[in-house]
Amino acid sequence: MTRTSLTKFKCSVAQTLEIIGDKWTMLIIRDAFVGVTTFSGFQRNLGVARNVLADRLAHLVAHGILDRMPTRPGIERHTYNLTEKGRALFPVMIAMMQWGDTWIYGAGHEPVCVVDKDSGMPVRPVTVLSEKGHPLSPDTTAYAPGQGARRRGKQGAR
Amino acid sequence: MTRTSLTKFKCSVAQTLEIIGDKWTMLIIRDAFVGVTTFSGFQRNLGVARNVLADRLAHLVAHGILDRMPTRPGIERHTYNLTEKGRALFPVMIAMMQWGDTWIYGAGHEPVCVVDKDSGMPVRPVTVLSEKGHPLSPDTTAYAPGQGARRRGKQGAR
DNA sequence: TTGATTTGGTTTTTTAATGCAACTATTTTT
DNA sequence: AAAAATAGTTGCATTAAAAAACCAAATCAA
Repeated sequence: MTRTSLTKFKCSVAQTLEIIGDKWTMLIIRDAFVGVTTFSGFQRNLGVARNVLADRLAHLVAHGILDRMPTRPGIERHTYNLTEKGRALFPVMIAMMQWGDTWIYGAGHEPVCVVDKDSGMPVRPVTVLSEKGHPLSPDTTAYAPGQGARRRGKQGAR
Repeated sequence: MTRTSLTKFKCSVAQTLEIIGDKWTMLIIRDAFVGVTTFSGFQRNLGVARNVLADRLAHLVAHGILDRMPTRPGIERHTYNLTEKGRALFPVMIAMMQWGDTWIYGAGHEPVCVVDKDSGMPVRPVTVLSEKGHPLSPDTTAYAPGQGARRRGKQGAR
């Protein structure tokens, strides 16, 4: 009775959730974005059980989202850093943050503000845009078979 | 030894994950976006255990993401629909889908393509944009205290 | 209109995952 | 040299998830 795997679904949302669809996993990624790099850093910040943290870090490393390197060569102390694949989760994290800002805390009560380093101005709300750049909603979009719809089974990236 | 709540974190990502940070929860939302509205519809699509499905649907209704209505008045059969709060998760879902498209399936192997109904063209990749409209990355953004950083505890939306 | 099937769940049992605390072995600080 | 911090691992108690059985209301089929 293993917890059911989502890899059977031919769906990118399901595949993504199979990797990051766990509370701690996504919070570790959030912390990594903010600059946390060590086991104890994550542990202090999140208060997560150490065995669970060790498990999730190994999971993220195995999936190529975090990179684990010796802090200095030949030493038993490690530094965790986001890979390119991990940094590509930036829009996902910001979209989640903005949803929480709006629907949980409410306007004017956001705990953290993401700003453009250059201008210091807050970033725009993340939206789904048409090719021409118009904002789209669930009502103005549709789902078509993708280019991989014919093939069965999933293909690997990289 | 209850599963630890994330509500203690003063962070919109954590608050969001507390609500949707569960594999089945987010997959239910995905199905809802695609047009599934019934208990058995979700069950057939996801193959999730019925007790878990019942639990997650109640959870989503309790948090105002799904609306549960009698299919016809006075009858014991229900229809689930996304609320405005639920539809606001659209960018989160699309960002997740696109990440899976790129990093799991790989370009050219996307199982599903989200298109603009009007033009039939695929939507743009979801990105974080500056106020002026320039794409931003983790390197070109910073985290500042938000307007709610002073107050302690969280504020409710609506 | 009777019987079968579907819907929308709840209950029960089993198994896997979580949380907690204690422990270890390096590494760093004092 | 001793103390503290780091980066985990191990073992145990509890809880939540999976699977299957069950049930009442609603619908369909004969």
